Amino acid sequence: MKIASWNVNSINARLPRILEWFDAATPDVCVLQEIKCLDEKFPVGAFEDRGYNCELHGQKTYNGVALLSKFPVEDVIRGLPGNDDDDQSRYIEAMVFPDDAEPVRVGGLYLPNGNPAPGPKYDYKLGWMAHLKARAEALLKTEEAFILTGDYNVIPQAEDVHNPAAWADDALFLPATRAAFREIENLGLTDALRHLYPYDVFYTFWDYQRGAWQKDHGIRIDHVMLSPQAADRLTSGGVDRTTRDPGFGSQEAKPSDHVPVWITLD
DNA sequence: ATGGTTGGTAGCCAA
Repeated sequence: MKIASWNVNSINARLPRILEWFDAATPDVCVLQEIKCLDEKFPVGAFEDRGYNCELHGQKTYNGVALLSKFPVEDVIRGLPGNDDDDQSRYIEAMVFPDDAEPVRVGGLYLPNGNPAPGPKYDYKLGWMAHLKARAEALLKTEEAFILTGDYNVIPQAEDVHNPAAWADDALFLPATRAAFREIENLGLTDALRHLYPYDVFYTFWDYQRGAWQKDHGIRIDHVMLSPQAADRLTSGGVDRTTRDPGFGSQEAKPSDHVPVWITLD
């Protein structure tokens, strides 16, 4: 089964390109971030036509996440457990039941950006990461296969950014951010794409400004984190850079600044 | 050091 994550930066502004990618990549499960709309404004029909069940946790203007699955889902959770006073829609989770594999729990997340740092937005980011760590700890105790994937807004290491010095004071790369990410990883989760490609340089986001895409000045901030039971089933994975190209597929809409990441499990 | 680009919205804010 194929599981993907994509920060689409508005589902409605980008729908033709997104559908083009779905038709080509055919993920079984895909979590989306920054849908930037209320649930009733999400184009459910376009995805139902393609066989997806749509679970939504939308929000007006900002944020908003979705979990789309060709397989049945149960136990849908909207919002990060234990973070009940959070009014931003950044987390959705569900148990997925493939017809040809064991169930897997999928959490889709849009971790706060945190800039400017220091400041209240950065405090919110670190607090959110502490809640995510707690969720990972709780799920690990179940010994289930699970995946926590999405836009982490964390550059884990210097090799994950074109120019580390330029990002030294950014909330995505500050030592405290990277330490919080390592705390989650070191609970026993596998960074699937880094695991598959330990020595490659590859990015998942390029700023719209300064010709970052054309110069490949990117950062790796979209991650697929696997529980041990999920990591045992990992067979492949990748980053679909082509969706970032202005010439990709339908040109009725401009590209997202993020590209999809995906893995397969057996 | 600055500016540059998007989307959603009518708050120029968030990224």
